[in-house]
Amino acid sequence: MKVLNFQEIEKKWQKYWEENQVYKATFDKTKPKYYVLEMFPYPSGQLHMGHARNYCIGDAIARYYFLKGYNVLHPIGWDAFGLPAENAAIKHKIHPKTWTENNIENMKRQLKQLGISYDWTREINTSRPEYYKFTQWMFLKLYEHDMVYRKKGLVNWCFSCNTVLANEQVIDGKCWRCHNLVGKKELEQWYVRITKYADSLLKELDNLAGWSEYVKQMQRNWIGKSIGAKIIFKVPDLDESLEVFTTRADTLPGVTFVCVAPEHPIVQKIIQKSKNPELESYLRRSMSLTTTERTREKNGVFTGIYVQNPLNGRYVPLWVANYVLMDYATGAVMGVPAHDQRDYEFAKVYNLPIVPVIMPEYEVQDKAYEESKGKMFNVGIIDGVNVDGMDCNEFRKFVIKYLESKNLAKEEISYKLKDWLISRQRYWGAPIPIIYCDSCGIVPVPYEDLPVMLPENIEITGFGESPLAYCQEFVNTKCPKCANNARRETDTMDTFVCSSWYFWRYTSPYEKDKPFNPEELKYWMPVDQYIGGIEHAVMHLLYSRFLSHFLYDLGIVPTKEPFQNLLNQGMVCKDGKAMSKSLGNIVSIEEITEKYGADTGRVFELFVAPPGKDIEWSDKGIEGVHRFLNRYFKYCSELINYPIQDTERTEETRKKIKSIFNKVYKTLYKITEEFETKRYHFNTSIASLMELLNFLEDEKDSTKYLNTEEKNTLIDILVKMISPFAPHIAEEIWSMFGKKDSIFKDRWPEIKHEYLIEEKVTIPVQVNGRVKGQIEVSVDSELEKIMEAVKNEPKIYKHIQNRTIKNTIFVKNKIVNIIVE
RNA sequence: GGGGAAGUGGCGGAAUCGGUAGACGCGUUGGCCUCAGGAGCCAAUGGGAUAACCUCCCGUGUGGGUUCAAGUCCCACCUUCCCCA
Repeated sequence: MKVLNFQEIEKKWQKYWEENQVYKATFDKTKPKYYVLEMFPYPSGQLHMGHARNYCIGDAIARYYFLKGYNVLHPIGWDAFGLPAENAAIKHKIHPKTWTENNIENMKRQLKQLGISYDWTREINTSRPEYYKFTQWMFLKLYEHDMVYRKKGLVNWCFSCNTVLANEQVIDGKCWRCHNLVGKKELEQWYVRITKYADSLLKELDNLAGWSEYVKQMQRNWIGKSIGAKIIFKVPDLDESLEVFTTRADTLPGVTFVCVAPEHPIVQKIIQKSKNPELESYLRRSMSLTTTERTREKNGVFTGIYVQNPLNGRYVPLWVANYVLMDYATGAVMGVPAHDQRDYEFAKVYNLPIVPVIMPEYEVQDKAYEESKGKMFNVGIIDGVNVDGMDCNEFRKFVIKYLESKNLAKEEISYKLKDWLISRQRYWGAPIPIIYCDSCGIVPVPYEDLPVMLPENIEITGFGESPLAYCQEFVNTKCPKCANNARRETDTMDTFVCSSWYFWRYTSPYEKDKPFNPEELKYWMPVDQYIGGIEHAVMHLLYSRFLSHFLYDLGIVPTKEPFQNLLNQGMVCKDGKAMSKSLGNIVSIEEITEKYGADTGRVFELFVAPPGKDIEWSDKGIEGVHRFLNRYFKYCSELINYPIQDTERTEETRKKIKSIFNKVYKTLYKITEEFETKRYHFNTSIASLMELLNFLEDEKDSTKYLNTEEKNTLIDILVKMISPFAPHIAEEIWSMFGKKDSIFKDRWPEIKHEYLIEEKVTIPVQVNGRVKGQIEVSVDSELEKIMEAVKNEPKIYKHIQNRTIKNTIFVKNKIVNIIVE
């Protein structure tokens, strides 16, 4: 037997693929295209089997489409800007660029060890000037269309990363990257008007048939559209008015207080008017807390002033409360404790009155009746109409209409989504292409002056503002308009800007003057299959969709949605936790390739569970897969060397051969189906290959009856079926089979349906719903024939003998169920 | 609190349309081979009753329901995870 040396053949084929550019994608309009993309990695230094899963799934899909004859675009690159590089710079006194480039070298070597079918000629790196030139180009496009602006306000500040964060990047009050608590800071920053596209982003979700409902729901929640009204409460003490947002204007008569967020501007006006030490100390306390800490327990403080309910003219106290957030809507809410649980809890703490105005449809105890169902009561006459007994939904419209006529309300749509804050006070990012001139103001860098180069000679301390601010040769420049001395913006862009357009760049990465070539972009887009972790369900996937909608409206990109099908793979865990360097539970790529080979590692990751589920790494499990691949290889190589005898064929041998091909084509059908339906449950594909191998090994004696053509067909199908999952072994068998070219230049086998047609079928026979035995009959047999066979089967027959048959249910080729007394 | 996903042997999982539950793999047990076995091969393996084959009973989180037939459909509940509060 030929022993398979995994490491040796893997090196050999990786070299062959590279030298022959087997996976190079070329722009050719005459061929159908398939664009498969895995989310590109951040070059953190080391790849482990946890990262590898994503690439193994994508690679299986890519290879299937190579074999289907598609022009496949399967690129890879590096999301290379970001904080860890700077932290490494501080810690190890190494330049972020050097650190990043070293990591890329290392990870590239690891990816090549896995043998993924990338077109390496299209590799991109977001930290190189030839790439970030166009990240800046994107910024200028946004600026040109008034989609980016500067605003001063309270922003999320990560004390550990020393920079601001966008809303999406704060998860449970913690920084998405370093998991430390996030605080607030008042700063002037650059924002992208993503909210302008809130409706567009929401609406198009409905057309994304290739995305899971789960991710779409997360995006819907994040956008958080609510239809309601702005209602104006007069504040006579300050000679002002206060706007609140509510989706439940029908509960307006039940208002017993009004609350504002501690950051609300009206609070400062109250303090200016009259000193209030209690209020001031409350503000100091709550401002220093994070959102989650702040809203954990409801508390507040009375401001000492009253506001007027526009509907009935009554005065209610104005409070500052921690559970009201300045970020959302107007930063002020009306307190209706009878019909809002949060308001209820607040009212309970401070003994504020609770006034129900909608009759609950069931008994409510110790909580608010929040449902928008029921009739109004206790309200009386409004605008000459007695509204008691009116349905609350009808009353809501009535209130808005009435108050609108008095300019005290306005129907409004509010979103949870906020504008995307993109400035970062860090060095290792794309510089924002803006110049500040004393006479011209804010001036964008002209397109022809791009890129604004990131200076390399810089000191990174981790303190103070952006390191760029200390680099005089960077800061000092000339105004593009008036040529006078001017200063550059020293903040860099959020790295999510870099990653929200990279999939376009792959289509023509050589392009020097434009971010991409429109012709090629049109050919390749959209990405047919995108694969990545669920952690980007909101951040990256929302930003990319936004930029795509925006550029589509300008006619710059050919599709509104960039990613037609999205597959979210689960995590790879070890000892119950996600593999990560910091937890020290990683299984390195080298460890696996050295011990078992890349093919084994890849097949294991696909076999252990369907792609969407989290998996637990198992040293035993991988050995099972290793055994299987060895056996598969052994079987195929023996089959290749098996001498053909071309003996006379009897009826029995003819049947044997038929049953072999029946099983083979059934397996082929299953595997093909898994790709074609985009279910991608490769665990079942590999299981059916194992099943087939078990069968073929049992039937080894029949092999000698194969004729030359049959033997060749059998080998051809066997090697192709395993090739998307174990490409190195497949190539090795393919060449032993006498083929000169790569197997991926060949075609996926056709399913011969005549072999799928069964002659006999085994039908389970039930008596009173319990299986009593099986009957083998020819396909499409009618009930009478089966009943006849049942009579000759004592195991079954004894259960119906001497009993009255009440009913018989028969589903052709499926089942018989005999109902007896 | 609202929304979503899931719950199947000792373990990972399969059953895609309501039709033989537990494919495939791991583990375990027994055997063969071997100087040896942590290699390879063969067999058994959901639980229970039985000395045993036969056979019978139970069994897909819990309790109901629909159906000739339910892991699958419906209702209520429990648990876990995720998202939004």
